[in-house]
Amino acid sequence: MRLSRYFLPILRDTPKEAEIVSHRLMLRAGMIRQEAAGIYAFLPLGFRVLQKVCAIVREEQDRSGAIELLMPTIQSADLWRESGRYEAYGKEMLRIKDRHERDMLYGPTNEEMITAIFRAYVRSYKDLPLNLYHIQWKFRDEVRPRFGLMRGREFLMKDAYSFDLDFAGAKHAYNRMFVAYLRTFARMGLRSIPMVAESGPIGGNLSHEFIILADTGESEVFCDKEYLEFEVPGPDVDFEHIGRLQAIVDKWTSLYAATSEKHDVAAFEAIAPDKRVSARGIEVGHIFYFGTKYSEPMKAVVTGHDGVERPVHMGSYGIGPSRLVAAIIEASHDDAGIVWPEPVAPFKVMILNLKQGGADTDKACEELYSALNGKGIDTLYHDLDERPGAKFATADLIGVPWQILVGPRSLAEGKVELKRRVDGARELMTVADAIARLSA
RNA sequence: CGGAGUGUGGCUCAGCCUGGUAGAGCACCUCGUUCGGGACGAGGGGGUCGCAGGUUCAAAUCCUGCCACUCCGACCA
Repeated sequence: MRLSRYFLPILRDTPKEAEIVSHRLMLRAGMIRQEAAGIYAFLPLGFRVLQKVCAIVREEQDRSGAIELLMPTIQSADLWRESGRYEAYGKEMLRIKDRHERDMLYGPTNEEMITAIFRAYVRSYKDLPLNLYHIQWKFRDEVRPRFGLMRGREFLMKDAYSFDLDFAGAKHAYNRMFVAYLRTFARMGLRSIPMVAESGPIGGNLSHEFIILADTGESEVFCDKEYLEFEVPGPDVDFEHIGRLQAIVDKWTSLYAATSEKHDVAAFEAIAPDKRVSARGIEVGHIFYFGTKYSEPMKAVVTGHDGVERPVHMGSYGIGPSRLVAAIIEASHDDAGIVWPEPVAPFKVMILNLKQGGADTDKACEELYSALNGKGIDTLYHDLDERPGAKFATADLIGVPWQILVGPRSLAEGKVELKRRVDGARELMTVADAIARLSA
């Protein structure tokens, strides 16, 4: 992408409404624009990151055996009357009427709808286990939206729903998601810690929140420091193997980790003082087992081996990709701007032509640009007629992992400079070497 | 939902107290000089001062009502 042809509205001043660093940087980097309280448009750069995050979420959901579908944002109130939640949900649910005065709502979550889909088609234990997920916009009419994408009213959510014959099956489904979540966040450069959690209005009695530690986190969390060293399961983990999966979950739940709601002071103080972590955290995922809470009232039943019908055991599993974009920035930035972990970066490489219009620099940049594009590498070419300093500032702000500085100084030796955003390390090399290095 | 605050060119803000017909910096357009960490000069364009009423010869400024947004708290993915 040539910057001269792109839409990247960089802000030099920080808009006054933005209090936390991720919100500030997203506005300044031209990633998002607020349209109303807690409602944001994703501008091209922000949308690219959101899509990268979703792609990782999707890959790991698929790997764990979940199946993607897509449910609508607008739902019928009747469905929610079946579960009893239409009255129970309160003002957080955006209720609307269509032209026929029918009660509709903008979905805050999809347990009812997925249960209706399931019961319409599934009759037998032979069709289990089943885990269906989608990535769709949700709306929760928060009393006080704040912190930009961190607590918006409209937000993107990956929600998965598992169906099993009994608790044992449901536990395995829970474990699959548990492990998939560890992998998902790790791939985005985040260290997540599963913490015992309150199950809240979703209901149920087995629940973990996946928390990443950040000073600006909304919740107060407590855990054992050793979690920060734990190895995340690799891509070869066997999701079908009940025992091995359980072993991973057992390990990741063996030490103390809890949010303030579930905090047990005595248990926490039993940890060696130097191992205690008391910090702020951002919730990026939440998983629940809730048994037959919805399947019973909504009559989602399957026939078992014994020919007897019974309600399915369900769980639901949420990740907020739009919140994750903000969380990644909270975890990875410096004074100059965002520092994207490569897997979620909007572009992998940014070419900075330090002398736009110079015959040699233009030629080298064009060569780099077409070669990198040819290899399918996301490349942003800063080809505007700006001074070097301005280009450096822009590049650092939007946080692209690799910058190639092409200027007369290094070009005189036939070299360009490859700069790594994360630590500022620079290395002189030929154009050919730079291309080879970045396509490795 | 309780408390506090803010709405003035695209952005950050001054002007309001003490009414007199709207300003700065950045951004934008033109020209020139610059060019390795957010350049400089000259010229130029752009604002029903959140909305609606009221007071007044005169309202960004005073009064009333409304709307929007932000922050703290309670609540929550």
